[in-house]
Amino acid sequence: MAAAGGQQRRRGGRREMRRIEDTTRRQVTFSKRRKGLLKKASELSVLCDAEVALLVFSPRGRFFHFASAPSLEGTIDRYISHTQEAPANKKPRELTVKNMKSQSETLAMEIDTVEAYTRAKTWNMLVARTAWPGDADGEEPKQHPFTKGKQMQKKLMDKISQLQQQEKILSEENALLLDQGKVQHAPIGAPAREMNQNQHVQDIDVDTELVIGRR
Amino acid sequence: MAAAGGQQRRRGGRREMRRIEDTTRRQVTFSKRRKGLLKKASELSVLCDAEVALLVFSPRGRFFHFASAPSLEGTIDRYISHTQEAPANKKPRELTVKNMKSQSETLAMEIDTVEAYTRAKTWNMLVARTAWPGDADGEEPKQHPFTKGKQMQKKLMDKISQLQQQEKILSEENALLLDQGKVQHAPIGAPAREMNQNQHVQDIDVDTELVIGRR
DNA sequence: TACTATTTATAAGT
DNA sequence: GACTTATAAATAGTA
Repeated sequence: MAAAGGQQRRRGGRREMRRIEDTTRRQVTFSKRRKGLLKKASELSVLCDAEVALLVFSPRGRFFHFASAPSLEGTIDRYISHTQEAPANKKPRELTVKNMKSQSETLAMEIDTVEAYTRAKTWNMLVARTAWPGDADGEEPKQHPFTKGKQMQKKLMDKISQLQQQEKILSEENALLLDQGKVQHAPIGAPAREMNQNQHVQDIDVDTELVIGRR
Repeated sequence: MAAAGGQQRRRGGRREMRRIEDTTRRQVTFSKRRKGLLKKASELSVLCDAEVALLVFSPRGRFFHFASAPSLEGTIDRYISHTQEAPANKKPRELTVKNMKSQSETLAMEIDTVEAYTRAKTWNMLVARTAWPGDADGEEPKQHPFTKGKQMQKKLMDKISQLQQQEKILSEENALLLDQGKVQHAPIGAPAREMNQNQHVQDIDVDTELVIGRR
C-alpha cells in the first residue's frame, strides 16, 4: 500500500485482473505469461506425475500448447473418453437441455424483435423523414420499398429457427442417450469475463447499409 | 532470524524438477500447484484476451480443467480446426453437444448485435436528416456509439454456416452415441465471449440481403 | 487450513 | 527479444 504518491512505477506484480488495453503491453505480457504458464504446466506434470495439456490461442489466432503426454491429442482423447464414462447420478444434463430450450426461445424472441423493430423503424424513417421515429409509428405499410430486407430477415429467421430446432432435437436425443451415462465435472470455475464489446466506433456514414448474404 | 545452522529448511520454492516421491507431499503439491496453474491460465486469458484451455489428469485419474471459452470443447475444436488447416485430409473431428450450445450462445449474442446495429444505423440516419431542437448548429449530429460496419454481417453469416456444419457433425456424433451411449455436459454459465474467428466457411444458404437506407 | 520464509514470476525500464 | 530491478505471487515445509 505504499507508493501513493502520484504515480509510482509499480513494477513487479501488481496486476488488475482485467484485459490490458494497451496493445504493446498486452503483447509483452502475453509473451511472458504464456512462457510462465507453459513452464508451470510442465512442472506440475513432472513433479506430480500428472498428465497436463495446455492450449493457448493468442488474440491474433496464433496457437501455443504444451502436453506432458506424447501428444496433445492423446490427452484430448483421454478427456473425451473420460467424459463418456461419467457416473450416472445427478442430472446437470437436464439442466443443460432445459437451458438450451430457454436459449432457443430467447433467441427466437430476439429475432422477432429485430425483425419487427427493423421493419417499423425503417419504414418510419422513410415515410416521415422529419418526424421523430417511435412517436406515431402507426400504420404498417402494405408494401414498402424494403421487401428485400423483409425477405432476408425472414429467411434468416427461418434458417436460424431451423437450426435451433434441429439442435434441440439432437440435443434431446443425446440427452436421452445420456440417461444411462454418468455425469461429472471439474471443480473449477469459469473466468467469468465481462462483456467488453462496447467499443465505441465513431466512423459512421449516414448512408449506411446492412447486407447479409452474398450476391 | 537466527536461522538454523548450516542446513536451513528451504521453505519457499526450491523445487527440483523431478517427480516427488513422497505420496503425501506429491498430493499436496499437486493440489496447490493445480490451483495456481488454473489461476494463471485464467489470468492469461483475461489479461491478454487469449483463449486458453487446460486439461489436467491427476495420477489417480481425476480430471480437472479450465477453459476461457464458453466450453472446453470449443477450444479443443478450434485446435483441431487449426491443425487441420495445413494438412487437408484429416477427417473432421467430432464436435460435441456442449460446443454446439456455446455456438448457440454466440449466435444469440450476434443477433442481439444486429439489433443494436440496426438501431444505431437508423438513429444515425434520422439524426442526420432531422433538425434537432437543441442542435442549433447541427453541424455535428450525434451518432450512436455502436456501429461496426460489415464485419458483423460476415460474422453472422459465418456463424450460421458454422452452425450448419456443426449440426451435421452433431448428427454424426449422435449416431455415434447410439452405439457408445454416454456423454457428459460440463458446467456452463460463463458469459459469452468474443467469438472464435478462425472459421472459414464457404457456401451459405442465406443468399438474401437486407438493405437499410439507400443504396 | 493457516502461516511464513523463500523462491518465482513478472511489470517496467534499459 | 534479452537483461535488470523492484515488487507482488506462488508455494514448500510447518504448525
